[in-house]
Amino acid sequence: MRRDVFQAIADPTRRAIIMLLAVGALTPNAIADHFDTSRQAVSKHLRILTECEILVQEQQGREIHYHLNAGKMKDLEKWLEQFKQLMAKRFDQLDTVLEQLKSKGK
Amino acid sequence: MRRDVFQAIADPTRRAIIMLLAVGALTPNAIADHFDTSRQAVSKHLRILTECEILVQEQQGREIHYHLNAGKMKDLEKWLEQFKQLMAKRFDQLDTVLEQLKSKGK
DNA sequence: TATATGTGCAATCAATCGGTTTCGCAAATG
DNA sequence: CATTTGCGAAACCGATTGATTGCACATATA
Repeated sequence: MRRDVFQAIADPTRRAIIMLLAVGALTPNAIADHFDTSRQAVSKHLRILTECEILVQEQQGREIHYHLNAGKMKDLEKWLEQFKQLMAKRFDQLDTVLEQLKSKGK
Repeated sequence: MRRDVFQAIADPTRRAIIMLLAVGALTPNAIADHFDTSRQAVSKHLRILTECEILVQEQQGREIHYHLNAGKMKDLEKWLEQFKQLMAKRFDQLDTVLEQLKSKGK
């Protein structure tokens, strides 16, 4: 079972959950209140998010508080950064070409 | 059919294709050479990436060159930025709380 | 013109996804 | 001690996914 940040954020409900928990930890019921789906459906999303370590559980009596593990989002950030660097390098090469054309034009 | 950047980058092959094309435009066959799957499978990924406007086709004779539309990745960047801002705000609040505790301690 | 090449598209299939319903269990509450 | 509450797990279901295979159709090439 593939379980990474990329697959986790593919679902809009999960993205919304991440945003919710970015503000502060919540229990499953509290989270489910924000959505139209059942608590169980939300619970499934929480399981997926926990499995790929985006969320962390904190048991308090019979309640479970889901916390965000912000560090995991770095995986996404890293990939995006890598992509942007590749693009930047490409534009640098383009700049070089343009520069060469310019100097030849003289 | 959901077709957004988030769903597009959920698949590892598609992420690899994006990275490939970040370096420069390629034809489907050239792209498929980099993977173990069939050309048709790659072609499907290209269709998905094109549908959500991450890729743009450029016909040249019987060849099709797939270009990256780097701008589309902004959707992802925006979401990530929004997330980071929420987290930052939370830490600001935490700072405030700590500040209050400190002044009370005096 | 006959053949090879580059490509998209449709049919098909097993696997996965996201949802609901039902259940079980431990912790709070009366 | 009985009941309510908060939660996860399992069974099930239709829809979607990612892959393969086979085909059609243009454009090059001999």
